[in-house]
Amino acid sequence: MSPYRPSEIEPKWQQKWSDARVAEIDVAAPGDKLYMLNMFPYPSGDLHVGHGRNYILGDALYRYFRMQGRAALNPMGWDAFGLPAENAAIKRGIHPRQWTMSNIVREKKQFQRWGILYDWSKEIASCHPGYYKWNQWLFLKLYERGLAYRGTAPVNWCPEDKTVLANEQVVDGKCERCGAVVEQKELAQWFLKITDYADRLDAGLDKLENWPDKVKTMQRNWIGRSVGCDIEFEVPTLGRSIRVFTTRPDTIYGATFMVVAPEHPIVADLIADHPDRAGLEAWINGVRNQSSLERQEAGKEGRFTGKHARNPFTNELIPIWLGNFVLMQYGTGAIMAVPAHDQRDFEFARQYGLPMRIVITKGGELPDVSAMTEAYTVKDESAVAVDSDIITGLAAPKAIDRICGEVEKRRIGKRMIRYRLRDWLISRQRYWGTPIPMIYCDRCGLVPVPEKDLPVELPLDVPFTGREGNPLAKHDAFVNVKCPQCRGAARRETDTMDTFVDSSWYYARFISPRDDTKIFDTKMVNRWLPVDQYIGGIEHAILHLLYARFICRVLHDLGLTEVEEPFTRLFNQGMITKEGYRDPSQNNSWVPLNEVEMRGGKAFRGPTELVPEVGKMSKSRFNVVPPDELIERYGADTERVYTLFIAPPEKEAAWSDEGVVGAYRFLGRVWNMGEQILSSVLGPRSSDGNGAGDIERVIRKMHRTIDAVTRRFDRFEFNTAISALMELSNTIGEYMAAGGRDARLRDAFTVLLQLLHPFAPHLTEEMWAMFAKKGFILTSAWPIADESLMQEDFVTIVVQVNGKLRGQIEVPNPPEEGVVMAAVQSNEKIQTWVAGKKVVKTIYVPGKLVNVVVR
RNA sequence: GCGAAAGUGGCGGAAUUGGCAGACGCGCUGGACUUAGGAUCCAGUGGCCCAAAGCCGUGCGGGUUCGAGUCCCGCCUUUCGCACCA
Repeated sequence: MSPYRPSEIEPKWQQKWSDARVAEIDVAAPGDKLYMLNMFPYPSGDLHVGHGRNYILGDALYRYFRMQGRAALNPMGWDAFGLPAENAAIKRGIHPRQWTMSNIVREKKQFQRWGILYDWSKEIASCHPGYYKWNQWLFLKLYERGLAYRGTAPVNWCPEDKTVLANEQVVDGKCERCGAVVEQKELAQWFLKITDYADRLDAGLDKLENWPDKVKTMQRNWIGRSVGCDIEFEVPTLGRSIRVFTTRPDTIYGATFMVVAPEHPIVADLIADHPDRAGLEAWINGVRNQSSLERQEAGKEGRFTGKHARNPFTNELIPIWLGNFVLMQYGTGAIMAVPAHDQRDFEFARQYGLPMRIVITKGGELPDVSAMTEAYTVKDESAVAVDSDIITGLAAPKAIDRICGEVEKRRIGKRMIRYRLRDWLISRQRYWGTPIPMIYCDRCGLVPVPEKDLPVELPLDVPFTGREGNPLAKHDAFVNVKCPQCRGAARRETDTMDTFVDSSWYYARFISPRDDTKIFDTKMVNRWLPVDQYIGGIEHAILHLLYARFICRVLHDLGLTEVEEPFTRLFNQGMITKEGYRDPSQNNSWVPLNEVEMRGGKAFRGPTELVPEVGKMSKSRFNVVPPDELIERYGADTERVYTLFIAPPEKEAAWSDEGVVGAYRFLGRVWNMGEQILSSVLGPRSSDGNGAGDIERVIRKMHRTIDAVTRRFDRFEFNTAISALMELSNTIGEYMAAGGRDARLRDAFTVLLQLLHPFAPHLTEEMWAMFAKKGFILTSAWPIADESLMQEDFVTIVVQVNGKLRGQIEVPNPPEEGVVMAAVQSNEKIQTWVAGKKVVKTIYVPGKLVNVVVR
């Protein structure tokens, strides 16, 4: 008998799987297709156990589906363009390509060491010209359809990364990547017209039944669909009108002033003859130069323009104000202010002493305010009621409809659906990305690169200085080209694409990854898409997942696929956190783990007690757990089992070095059990009928475990699936310890191996091989539970009266009513009361409680 | 501020439809084997109590029910998301 030595068995099986290409699949072969996909990673170098959780989870699921006989596809690739590669080039003088490629090699090795099976024949890397060529092709198609355009707009500029960013990449006014405060700049940039798809992207969410509600809510909020009405307010002294958007046109009788965004084009005219024009302009410029963050922190501020507009429903002339809380980017950049029915308008009105009017809609009574804001409930003294004329007596939905109808009849506006979503800014002033295939010609203007000239290859011979400006712009051979139309001298676009373009369609490329002639094979893509199970982090709830849904619809509209939604089922795994330490005497800087000394359960560096802090693993906090050492000592199977056992997979989980030992011990016990069973002489039928030594008990437990683990796989409850396997292993262990030697023990154990296989593939393969050597033929198919064997044959009925033990009896399962009654054996008149289908029963005797507990 | 989710031992966490609260594991305590134990195995481990019996226990306060971690009402706390979107 040899002890469990994962370091000896694991590399052997990894090599075998790799040599036999077990995960390679022919997409054209028949079968019950299942497309599994983990979000492809950015190859940043070292993967830690937190990344491991994500891929191990996917692998366990993939192996489970394989065992069930599904034709499962599980490909992997690399989201290989991006800033860190370029930063490494600037910092360390390594070319981004070289840096990226060497990281890919390392990460691929790591996947193998985790025992993860991918179909490497379909590997893709977005930085490969064979891939990004189709990025460029897709861009040209978008351009042809008017879905890619060059426009000037105030955009987000990250001063740290020296590039513009998409709105989705700005979090709380800061750069999502580096945390620098984002500035606003007016620049000409490339946009993709995602707003054209806002309605479909919003409506499509309803059909995604197997997506987490949280992600759907986040997308819905981000798209921000609002149903309302545009209404013109005439400015008599200018002979023009100002258009506003409102979702509550029924409150228009209470509109006592207007507020216009300081950036609104009409502002120049509004203040042209203002006595303090200079002062107003200074104020406007002040607001303009604020970042969105500063603007919000400043609170509500405004200035009166001196002009008035006519409320089209009350005919009253109302003052026009400028206000910092009105945003040019949303709606029309102007609002009608109804202070009695809107919180923001209320605050503004109160601050500047503007009038308030309560709109009465229901027969002289106060309106239904449930959908209105605090402003109304405050009942400001100055608020007076106003007659609501044509909507008097109507409930809000009807009143809204009536006003909209009137507005349209009078041709002063129309019903409108507006979105918060803005177009996707895809140009980046950085080198390591897909070149945008466009050419600027002085005579012909914007000229797309002809399809036959694709790919526009990224030149490799550029210097990396870190100074402002894209290094591509200094590469003369790249920049200076002939115009494809007039053959005259022209300049190439030097911006590259946002890397989220690369990842917006990669799931389709896996189906025909080497095809030079087209973006993908439509017939095969229609067979394999959508992805049945997509796995990745919640950080992509909006970014990647929204873009992918958008581009998938574009591909559909181009006639390239039949699918609209790329991912049927989505799972977001939780992060793994780990304790790190900060030194309060050193400005709370992070302390490397090798300088931390544990004394009495507390952490010290020299005499200073350190402050522990649990958080996401990152190099700067020195709390990264690298898998290498762990795998060497305990094996990949241990890491796999521990990682999935630690917590429900969607939850955040704290890494504990001690906890790993538990998983290791469990696998060690399984190993020893297998060895013992192999070397024992098992008899044909040696059930001695009771307690731990009863083989029937083991068999019943086995069937219950098959059932439990199968159900838990389908519900992503890996932690309890593993605990069920530990229970089965304990039951088998007890049977063996009690001296049981029935041959069916081997069946129970091999089922344990099968159920354990997705979690600990190396150990189980090794054991299977050992069994095979002794002549036992095993199958690697997923076992099926026999329901008739899941229940206990006999149960013990324990009768308690008022909590006191009255009697105990063993009866066949399920117990009959009469048997239960007999067990109670009391003189009292008894009513039986049976709850649900459970075998637990309570008998109620007036004044007493009789609990019949079935064990 | 608005919205959502969650509060269970020393810790991670279990508990179909209301039905033995604390599965499984870590840690801890004791023991075995050891030159040694940070390896392995065995036993114990929610709290009160020497122990038994018993009592108390799922954030807090009410309620429904024979029976509530689970359902209802009102709070408190934490986490996440949104945050001038008219």
